[in-house]
Amino acid sequence: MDPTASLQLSVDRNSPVPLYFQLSQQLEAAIEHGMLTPGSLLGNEIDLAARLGLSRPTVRQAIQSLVDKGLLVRRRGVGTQVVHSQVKRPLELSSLYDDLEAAGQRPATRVLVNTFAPASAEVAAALGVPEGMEVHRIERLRLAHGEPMAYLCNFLPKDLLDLRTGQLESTGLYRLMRAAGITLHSARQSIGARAATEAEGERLGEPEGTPLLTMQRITFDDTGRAVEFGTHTYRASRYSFEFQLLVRS
Amino acid sequence: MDPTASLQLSVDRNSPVPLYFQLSQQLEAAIEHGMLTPGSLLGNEIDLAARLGLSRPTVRQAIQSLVDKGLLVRRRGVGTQVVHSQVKRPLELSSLYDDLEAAGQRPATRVLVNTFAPASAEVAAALGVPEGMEVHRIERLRLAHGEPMAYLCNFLPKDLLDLRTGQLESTGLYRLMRAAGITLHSARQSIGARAATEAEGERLGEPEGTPLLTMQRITFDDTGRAVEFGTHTYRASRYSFEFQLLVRS
DNA sequence: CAGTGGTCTAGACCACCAC
DNA sequence: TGGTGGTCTAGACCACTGC
Repeated sequence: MDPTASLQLSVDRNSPVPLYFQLSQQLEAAIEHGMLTPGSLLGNEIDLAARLGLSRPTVRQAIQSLVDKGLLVRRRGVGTQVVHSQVKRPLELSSLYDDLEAAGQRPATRVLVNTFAPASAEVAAALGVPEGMEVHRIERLRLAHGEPMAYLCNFLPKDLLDLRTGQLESTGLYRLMRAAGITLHSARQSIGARAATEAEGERLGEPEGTPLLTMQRITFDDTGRAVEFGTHTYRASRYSFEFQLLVRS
Repeated sequence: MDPTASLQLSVDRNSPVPLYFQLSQQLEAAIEHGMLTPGSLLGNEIDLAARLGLSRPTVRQAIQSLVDKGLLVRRRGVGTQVVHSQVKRPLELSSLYDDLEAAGQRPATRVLVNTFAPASAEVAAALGVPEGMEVHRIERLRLAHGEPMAYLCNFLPKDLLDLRTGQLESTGLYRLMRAAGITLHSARQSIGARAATEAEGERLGEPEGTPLLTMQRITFDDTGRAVEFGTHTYRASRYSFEFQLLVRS
């Protein structure tokens, strides 16, 4: 029994949306809504292609995109199955501002520093620019419900985009970068913990010695350029990182 | 000038290795060894296909696999470029044992608990099994150079594989799972920090109140089954997490 | 306008798996 | 042995980019 037979799949050849994408969206929706149950075997690609009036490579492209997303699994000689359980989709490259907003936490930002400064050796290495070259330097305090959550220190290449303090106070850095036409691709992160110094504690409203989460991140755009280097400290009592890692294939 | 022209690319049609894979490996090696420099434009796909005696879809498949790895970027109307800079490949789903070994830290494991126990509500939810069902329970102390690094508490479905204490003391859990034919696919992780309790401090050789890194993880195999749930605490003074996140596409 | 990648077709043969 | 996905071909037309 082919569970896709009862699914009313169809494609619109007059749509500008690619056929394989139309199909993959419909299959994904069917999985999400439980029409295709975990573990169930899809019918074979040839029949599916014939039923939709598509070629097999097109159907394969649709299925492959869902395999890449971790929703389907193919087994040679067996067939294509819906993945067994609750694998959620990988989180986006996380933006603290968006995370807080999604959680209904009413994020706010206080910009402490917004200037240009020569790149230190560490910053230059991270951004791939010569040491001493002018870079954008931003320091912000991120608040939720009026309480400090994190202290964010960021460096960006100078002429990448202009960042006005007003913009920084009303939205997140990633959103500004995307709006400037920068396509974010990946980020290299390092997460650790340490005791708050007196100054750090004061900024975040915690006593000296309190555990803080620390994160360093270099973000790359789709051409591989480093577009941001950040050093952040978070109140561990109020924040933790959640994300999904994939095994490289 | 097509930089791939001077590359001596070739494929062996008698090899069992897929043609697209042979090509992608050669291109990757050329990038890695600097034969293809960052930002350089590859020749177009049609010519490359003709030169190698392959069809265009096959060449596209090779190129696409490198795009997925973040080594190449395609631009419609422009061409295919080598990514600009130092984007390292995503880390594998990290194994503390392997990380330590790779860093020359001579990891060792002391198995504290290796038994079966009924699943608590939390464990049952994580593994997707009924509450109260017997699961494997392991507690380990991970050492490097004889110093405690982390305290690892893990739960696994009962009949997944058998874990002997001797094996657990000589290698990592992930390696044992792979050896048992389990294909790890992804993991959902949560990383935070907190002050060590007295008991935790004693286990790890740190005073009470010291910042500890905490990690909770559910690991899934390629069929989407949860195969492991772990709650780990790390000495923040000796360990931090490093990984790469990709933007979902 | 010419050149590029993006999409699509209608076939083909092979390797692997379950029966 | 039959059915599945894995790979591959030799074309085609379109959309976008840069000149």
